[in-house]
Amino acid sequence: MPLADPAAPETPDPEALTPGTPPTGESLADLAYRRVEDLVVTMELAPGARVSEHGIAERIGVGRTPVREALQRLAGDGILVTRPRRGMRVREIDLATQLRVLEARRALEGTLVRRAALRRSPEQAARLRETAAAFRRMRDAPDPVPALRHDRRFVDLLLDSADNPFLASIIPLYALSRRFWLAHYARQVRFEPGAITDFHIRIGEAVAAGEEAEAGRLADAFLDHVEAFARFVGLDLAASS
Amino acid sequence: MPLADPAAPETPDPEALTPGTPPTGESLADLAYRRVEDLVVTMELAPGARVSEHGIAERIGVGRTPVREALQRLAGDGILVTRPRRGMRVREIDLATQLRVLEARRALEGTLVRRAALRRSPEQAARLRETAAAFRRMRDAPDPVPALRHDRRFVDLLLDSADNPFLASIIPLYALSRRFWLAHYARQVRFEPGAITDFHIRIGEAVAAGEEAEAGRLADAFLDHVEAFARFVGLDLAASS
DNA sequence: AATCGACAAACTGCATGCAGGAAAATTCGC
DNA sequence: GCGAATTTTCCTGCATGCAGTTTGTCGATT
Repeated sequence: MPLADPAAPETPDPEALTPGTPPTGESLADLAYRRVEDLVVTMELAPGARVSEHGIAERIGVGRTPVREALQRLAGDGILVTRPRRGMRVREIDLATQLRVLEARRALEGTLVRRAALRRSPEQAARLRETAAAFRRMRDAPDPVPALRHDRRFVDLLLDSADNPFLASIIPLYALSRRFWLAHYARQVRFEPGAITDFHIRIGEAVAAGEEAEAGRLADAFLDHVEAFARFVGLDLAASS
Repeated sequence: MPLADPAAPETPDPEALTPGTPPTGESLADLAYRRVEDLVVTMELAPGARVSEHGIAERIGVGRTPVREALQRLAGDGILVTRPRRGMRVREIDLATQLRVLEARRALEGTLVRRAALRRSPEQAARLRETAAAFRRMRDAPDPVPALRHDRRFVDLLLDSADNPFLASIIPLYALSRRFWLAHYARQVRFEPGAITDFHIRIGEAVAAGEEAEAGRLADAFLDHVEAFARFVGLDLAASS
């Protein structure tokens, strides 16, 4: 996901954007979804910011229709919130919401990693090991964003391995979790440096090895850790508001 | 959900349909979603049937845009499947898919009922008890469809009570489960008459009473039952194909 | 008569225009 | 000069038109 063009490709001219889409075989709506998701997670679109179809459409250089579809999906995923007639906004960051996200993740994540461990193909196992290795390399990198993007691919890989498309609703939960983590990155470093990445590495390896029970235990422990972190930073989140 | 008009309201004329929408305060896309979901669950749209934007738009008397949005949501939910460039079809019914659906339900459902039991308001408790009573009344009714529609409201109520919108991805799983059940209704009667309804009643009452652990146990037992049923009818599902 | 190729119908993806309604800016009254 | 009403602007929801592609059909050729 090379994120298209950081500069403003304002041209809705078909010539200008067709070179991007046919090769990928991806619809403009899918592109818009991933693009806006990324903007939200990286907080280029700040929490609470207004999001309009027209604005996004101009920003990424496509028409309103695919943008509209992407925005509605994002709203359905809870990444954007839509007040009845007042347009859409980026979901605010707060502890209560994050705890709900983690509650839903806890419901899904154990099943996800267990089934992935059970059903992954040899090729998927290899890619999981690669992913774990990549995490290891990023473990102490200064910029967190590459690890974030890598994390997204990790989840996609787990979903492929689990061979159950009905678990895919966990994807937006990860997006919200990544944003929460990024928003408190400075604190995170002091809270427990590298712990999250370590969990990713160990889960990836356990799944690759087919260790179902171990992967499940790790996922549980991971969520315990993430929840503790949320409560930790959430305290002065509430205090500062 | 009075399902609008069973006859064909072919008129895209605003006058003809505005009486339906403004009172509900619901968008045409939402209406189309529920309408098509119902068509699929009741198998008025048969498994494997082709679904086109234009066809549905004519059928329910709105333009293509809201229909398109609804169809894309339904595809995202796995109720419709979209072959790359060949349009959308209603998902086929098969045992393997149903087991995946139940796997995902198992992940979510325990959390759903436990949290609903924990967080339901007194008003929600009252409505849950009403729902259970209604199920009791329908227990031995000949026509299964009313119970099916009631079931949908039951889930909505559980979701409200659980106070966690991120668990809402269970809704389409129920839709697929209801269709599976309906498709095998004749066999169901012999398999274990009324058992499903009994579970609904008991779960509703446990949640209303705030019995978190009991509700969770019931949900687990319910899924065991439903899965056994799926495997039972799935055997000759495979044999007949 | 069967197969292959060309034509035609249909459908999706996308852009755009229009109407209704809310929010914001401006102007008018005090 | 400040508050309130009005106008302006923006935004969403929906319909519709257009282009590219695919599917199904009919006719021509072997």
